[in-house]
Amino acid sequence: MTLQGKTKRQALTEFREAEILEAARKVFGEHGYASATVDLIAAEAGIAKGTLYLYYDSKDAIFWAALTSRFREMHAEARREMEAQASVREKIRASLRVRFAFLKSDEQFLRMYVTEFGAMCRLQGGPMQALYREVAEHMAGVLQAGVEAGELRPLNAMAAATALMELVKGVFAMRFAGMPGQDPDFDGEQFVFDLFWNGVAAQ
Amino acid sequence: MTLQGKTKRQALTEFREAEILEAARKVFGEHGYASATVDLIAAEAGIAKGTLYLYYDSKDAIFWAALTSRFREMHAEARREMEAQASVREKIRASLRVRFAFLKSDEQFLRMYVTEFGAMCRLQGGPMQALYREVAEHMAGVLQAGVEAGELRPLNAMAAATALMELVKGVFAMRFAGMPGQDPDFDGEQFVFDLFWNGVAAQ
DNA sequence: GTCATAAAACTGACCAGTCAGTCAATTAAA
DNA sequence: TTTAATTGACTGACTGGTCAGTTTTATGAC
Repeated sequence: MTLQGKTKRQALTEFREAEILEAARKVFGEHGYASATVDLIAAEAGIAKGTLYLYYDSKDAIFWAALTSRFREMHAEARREMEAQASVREKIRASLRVRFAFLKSDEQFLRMYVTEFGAMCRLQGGPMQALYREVAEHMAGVLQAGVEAGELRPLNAMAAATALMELVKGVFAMRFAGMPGQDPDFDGEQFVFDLFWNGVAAQ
Repeated sequence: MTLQGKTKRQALTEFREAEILEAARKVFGEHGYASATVDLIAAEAGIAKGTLYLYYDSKDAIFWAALTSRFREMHAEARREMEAQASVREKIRASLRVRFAFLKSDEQFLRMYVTEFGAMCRLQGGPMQALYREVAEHMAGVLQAGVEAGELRPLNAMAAATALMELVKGVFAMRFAGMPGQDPDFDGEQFVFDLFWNGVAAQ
């Protein structure tokens, strides 16, 4: 083994965690937390169950890692795109653009997010809580700045930020729930933007 | 036994179902579907597990009955109040008034609704699906009429109806999630109304 | 009123399946 | 040869659902 290069073993285990999380998202996404089994996740990842427990302590730990890692990625990208915009209006648009693209591109993550979010609310102080709060607070900061700049009407920024996130989730939930009004040409992103922007814009 | 009066037995069993459902809402509300056990529900209702299975076929059946019965009551009341209003604006206000009052008055039902809704989305065609759809379609009809009367701007009525329901749920979810911005004087009902009304009103 | 009988309601110990998590044995790398 | 990684059979706790047996109520003959 060299200092710089990777040994064969290291090369093998390098991406184990990521592989496990991808398998976990597939299984959790397809079956839901309750029906997903650790055996299934291990099989999907192509490793033995015991190996899985070398990397994560519990089913719970796998679940949270799988969910938060992608959620964090989505938020980081949204934040980057928002910062590239000047007006609050364009920041909101950028945020929606990134989030819709992200959720559309990863069906399994989307399913986890939409179907397990409610249950998460039970776990005060759970691993997802701090992250969700951080994301909401960032968006609230943006909205608050918009209020102070006169671009938005006076409002409870934190509530509005949460409302925006709920609207995004709601549009996708409608699909799973098999709701009508989901014409192929229905543009959820545009719909949420129109509703929210009209709801918060000044005048 | 008389034709009119109830025998002692009938009087006893008359409210069994309702008692079971109330116990079920308490247990499901406190623990969530997965952690709730049928034994717990039976104990809460003060009957043996076997008795419970005389009234409902499965844990699932108890859950759906407990959730949909209250949901139906809430909707019926909202619908009645809406019909007493002339303008779409006041119909929306009435709907929110009833729904907020209802959810605030029944903590256990609220918890079930907020925390288990996502999981419901998995069950295409489940018992709650048709009900939720019916409620959404009623609200969509009201909104569509508003569009045609020029009171609302042109929009996808079904999407807007769902969005409104998601907003209500979202405001309550914020509490469970321990989100900030929940000052004691934060008026969720007013907030949702302002956001939504501004979002859909004409001009 | 009361006693025998039938019917309905109820009970809770039990069963059978499930599954998260463990660990002694095995394999591969250093 | 040593060390690290991996395996998968196994365990033990849990719980949805059952059912043989018990209790309660209703009925009706006397």
